[in-house]
Amino acid sequence: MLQLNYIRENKDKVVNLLTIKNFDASNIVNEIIELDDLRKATQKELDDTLAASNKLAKEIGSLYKSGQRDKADEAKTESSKLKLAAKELEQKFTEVVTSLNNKLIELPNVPHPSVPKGNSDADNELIYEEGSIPELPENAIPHWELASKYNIIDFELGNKVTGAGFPFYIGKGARLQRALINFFLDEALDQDYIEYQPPLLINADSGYGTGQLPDKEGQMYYVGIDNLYLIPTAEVPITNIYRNVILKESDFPIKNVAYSNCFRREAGSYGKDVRGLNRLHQFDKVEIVQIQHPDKSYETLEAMKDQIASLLRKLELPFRIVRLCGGDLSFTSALTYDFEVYSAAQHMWLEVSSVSNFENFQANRMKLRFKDKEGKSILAHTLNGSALALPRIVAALLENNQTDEGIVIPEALRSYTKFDLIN
RNA sequence: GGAGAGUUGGCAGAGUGGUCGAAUGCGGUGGUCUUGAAAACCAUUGAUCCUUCGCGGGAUCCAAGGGUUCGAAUCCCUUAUUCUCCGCCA
Repeated sequence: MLQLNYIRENKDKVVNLLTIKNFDASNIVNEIIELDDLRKATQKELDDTLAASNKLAKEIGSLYKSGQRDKADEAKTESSKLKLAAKELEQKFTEVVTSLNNKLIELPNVPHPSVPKGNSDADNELIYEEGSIPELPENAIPHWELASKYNIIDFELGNKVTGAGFPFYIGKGARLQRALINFFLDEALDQDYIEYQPPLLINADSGYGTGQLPDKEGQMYYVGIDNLYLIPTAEVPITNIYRNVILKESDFPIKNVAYSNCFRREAGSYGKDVRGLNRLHQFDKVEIVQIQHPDKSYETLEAMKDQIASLLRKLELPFRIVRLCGGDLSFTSALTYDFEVYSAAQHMWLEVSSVSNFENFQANRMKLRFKDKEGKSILAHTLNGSALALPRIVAALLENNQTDEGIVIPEALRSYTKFDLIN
């Protein structure tokens, strides 16, 4: 959520930048400012009424003490009137604040000026590419066939026990998962991240804090009986640690890493893009989250980008980095880099990581602040990225490394897998 | 799941209807002293919003929400949560 004062002071800038996200904010921004004016006026009136009422209540106290009952009773009648007026004003105030908030929530984060215009992933800007696309033999097969050939991932079994998108990992498949998770975590620990194991279910306040609620409600699994949501990413619990927190400037940077299962309903997905590991309802991911001083968040974003690139390099996967265009950028993000690895048997790029700077958009919702040198409360910046999501990494590893002898495990992983070939 | 007791400022902890945004201690910050540090002493130390050019003034917040009252941290209701005991259990 954008800050009210920021909107008031940068009205035209907000409207202009949001056109990059294909969002016409001209009306809503005016409505917001009008509602805020009304809010201020109503609050003034309410505060004055309450002040008068408080003053009277104090007088009644001393009137009783000095035994002036008649005067006290008179004042009581007066006070009752004020109370009624205050109640009406309060109701009006609540209504105004509620509609103001509802409007504010509709407004997406303002994109960074470097974000290109565009409507879809076709308009994303390629900024980096590394590694050569492997030439596979004629008989190369996609990962879902490799998975059953070597009996390492069983999608059918998942269908039976749960449903589509919930595979079983078996034998070396399961061990590969565990190896990747540990590899990713260790790499983050080398970069001075603190490791967390978060809850996998979160309450509505947390969903709201990072922006999954209210607009992406349908993408989360919901446990109605306890009013909890399954996390779509560890970003949600890890960032919400800092909900309603006031940090010290010396706390920066906060660097957290967490492995978790992620649960996504992916309502509306279908077709070849969801084959095999390409899109799952439950998957594994190691997530990095940083809380940073506003002056340093873009520097941090670049560092996180480099960190993720180094993971893919160590896994010897060909990858590219794109800067998301306005149309592809999420509601809450100001700037996002997507990482894609080349899946040689599917002949396509698979998105394996997203690293984003949310600036103070999440922090404003969460009231995540820090005290600057003058003691003023300022919103912090939040960033996160996948480092990395497993399924598509596994898909690319299986496909790109297939040989007649079996699937070759990259060097960097062998101390974790304790095997160098799946056969 | 059942019974009981709690939830107060960064922390500990007082406060059971009016002068309480809240004693006291610790911690934090600034200062005195000191070559420096410690100790001691002094001062200061919550958040949000409205208003004012500024000084300042006002409102709200004692887990959350609602109620009683002229007036609520204090009384009542609901919810969340913590602890103790019982039950169940990896």
